[in-house]
Amino acid sequence: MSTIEQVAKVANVSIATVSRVINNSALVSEKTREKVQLAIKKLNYEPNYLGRSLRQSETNMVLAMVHGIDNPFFSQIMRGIENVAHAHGVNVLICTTYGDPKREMHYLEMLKRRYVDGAILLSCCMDVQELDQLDENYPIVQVIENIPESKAVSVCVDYYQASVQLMEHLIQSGHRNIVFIHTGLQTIISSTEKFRAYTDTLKKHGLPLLSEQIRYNEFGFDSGKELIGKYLMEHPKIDAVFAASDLVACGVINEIEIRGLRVPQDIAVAGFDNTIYANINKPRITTVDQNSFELGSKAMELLFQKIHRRPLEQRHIQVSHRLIIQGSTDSHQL
Amino acid sequence: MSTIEQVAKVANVSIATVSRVINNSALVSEKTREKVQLAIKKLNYEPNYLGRSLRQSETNMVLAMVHGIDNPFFSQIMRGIENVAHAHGVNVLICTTYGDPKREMHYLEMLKRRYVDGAILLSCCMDVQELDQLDENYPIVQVIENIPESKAVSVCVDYYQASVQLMEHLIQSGHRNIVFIHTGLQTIISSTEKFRAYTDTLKKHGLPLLSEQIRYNEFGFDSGKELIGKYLMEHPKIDAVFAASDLVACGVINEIEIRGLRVPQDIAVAGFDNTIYANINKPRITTVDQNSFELGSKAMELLFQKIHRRPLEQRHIQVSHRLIIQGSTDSHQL
DNA sequence: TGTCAAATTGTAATCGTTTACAACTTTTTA
DNA sequence: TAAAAAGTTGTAAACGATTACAATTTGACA
Repeated sequence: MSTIEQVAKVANVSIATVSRVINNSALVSEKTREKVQLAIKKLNYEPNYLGRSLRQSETNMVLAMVHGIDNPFFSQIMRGIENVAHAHGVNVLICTTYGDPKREMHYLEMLKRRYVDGAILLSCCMDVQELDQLDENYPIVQVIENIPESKAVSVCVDYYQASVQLMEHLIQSGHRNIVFIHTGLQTIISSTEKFRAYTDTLKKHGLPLLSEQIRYNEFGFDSGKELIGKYLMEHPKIDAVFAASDLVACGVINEIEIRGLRVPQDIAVAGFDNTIYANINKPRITTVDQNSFELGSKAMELLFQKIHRRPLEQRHIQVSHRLIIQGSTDSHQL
Repeated sequence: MSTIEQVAKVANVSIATVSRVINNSALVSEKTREKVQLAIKKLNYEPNYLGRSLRQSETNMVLAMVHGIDNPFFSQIMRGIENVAHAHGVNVLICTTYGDPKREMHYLEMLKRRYVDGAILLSCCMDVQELDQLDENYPIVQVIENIPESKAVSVCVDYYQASVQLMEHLIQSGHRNIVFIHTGLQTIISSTEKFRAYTDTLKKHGLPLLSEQIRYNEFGFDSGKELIGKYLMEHPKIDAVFAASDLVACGVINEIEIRGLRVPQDIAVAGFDNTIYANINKPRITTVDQNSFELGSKAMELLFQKIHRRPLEQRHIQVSHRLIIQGSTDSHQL
């Protein structure tokens, strides 16, 4: 573990000169440059970033905080983030919270304690005050979440409109008894907006509202199975399901078929996010594409603006979505 | 952005005292402690970790380098890593390489430049020399990869034995024309060991060897479809498939069924890793559980040993595996 | 050859912490 | 009450880099 000082000694120059060589400064003669580079090689020297970052008060790293990484939708967003970041020579560090506020705090300390230049929050359990306080003092951007009361910058699709489209598709396909299956925390904007669209569209068409707001559920394959099972007990006439994510939709379909019903002939099922789950299921699942790559890259662009204190034109950016109709709601596509 | 000096001024003490309060040092009186804490609150002070890490030459962060995060098997390993790390008050930063050597280099610089205390490599494209050079100078541990010629520490399951078990199961179920479908780079140990087990077991039973070594393929649903399609052209009598991952197995099954054949009655299909893909497929896929959580936690434990320069009893740790027989190879389980 | 500008190099302060050591209080003990 | 011990606090030197600014060297030109 050699330092700049040792390199300087070996090359018989000052540390300033070594620093200049490292940073490709123009004002160093070819002869000494070679001398220094030789010494660097000889000592296997690598500059210590802590010293550098401390001095320059910037780290060229950003944090991407996410609930869990095993969600293919999230990982697409990450790729968008990374793509833009790397183009600017910035490293992205992913950290996972699994919805645990303690972990969240822990990782946010990296931001507060100047270990990273900024953070992108993919899902977090802070309340508005905490979020705003953070936002006032540090560069952050939210993705897939937009708390209207907060001042924090965010990037989302229009969950309400997308869900209305999806519901209209189900209704136009002749379905009348539609349930909505939640995913994750009810506090998350995508969750509440989807549910609002569900109820509004049903009301508009004078159809029965079969699902209620749910405070919380695990969002996975098994919870999809469990919930549709419960609903089928209560309302045997169900003919369509709007599941808030593709994986949940998979679970729903699995349970429906186990009970001897057919998808989509007996019950149509739609998901959300256009992940691989929607496309490996038989039948393929009708879903909403969120343009996840763009969600990520736009978020990273915004974060750069904030880090460099450039003014933002808008607090909130909306990314386009796309309804993808497949076999799970349309028997012509089987 | 306040510093320790400003806090000291406000509290009317020296910076040493403030530092003591921050670090819960015993030797500071209750009175001054309160005074300092008041000042900290007032200024909204957060200690700068760069200064601290520089001084102490340790960061309490480790890197976990992985090909991509959208693989549920990888994300389970991550949870094992994180679990042990957090118990020691260490943060885990995940970084993704997508098999790109440039990205790999970039992130490894964080290790070389002292930005993290150590690294766990989940998949990397270095050659043995590079790896050994890295291993000599920095604390690293490999998971799911074990290059016999290298001195680097590693944690794996016995891919050869696991694959032999799987092959024996297929053969004992009466299958005779078995193909192997690769995943990912051929240089990866799990890939070569699986293939070695495939050929050895076939030879032992005097059965035909239908698959060849493949240099490279994308490892996903679509490549599974594509490859089985190709093999079915060449060998229409295929009655079993050993796919090197669950997702590939999903693709294989999908393609087989599209061609009007039944799984497992016409062709049995087995996967690997025991991920969610194996369990949402209809039928469920026979697979090998790798104890991924333990892979991760063992790796992190080893990394701690290396970081703290404690001697290791063994260079390589083997984690147990388990063959899980399900509907895709056993019609009794449908 | 001497002078001056340009090019190169070095000195030392700085970033924000921790911590050995010294210095100062307070308390205990004889 | 004085000396010793224990308990607090402060001073200043690190950690490893960057970068104004000063100092030196080089080369051009009269």
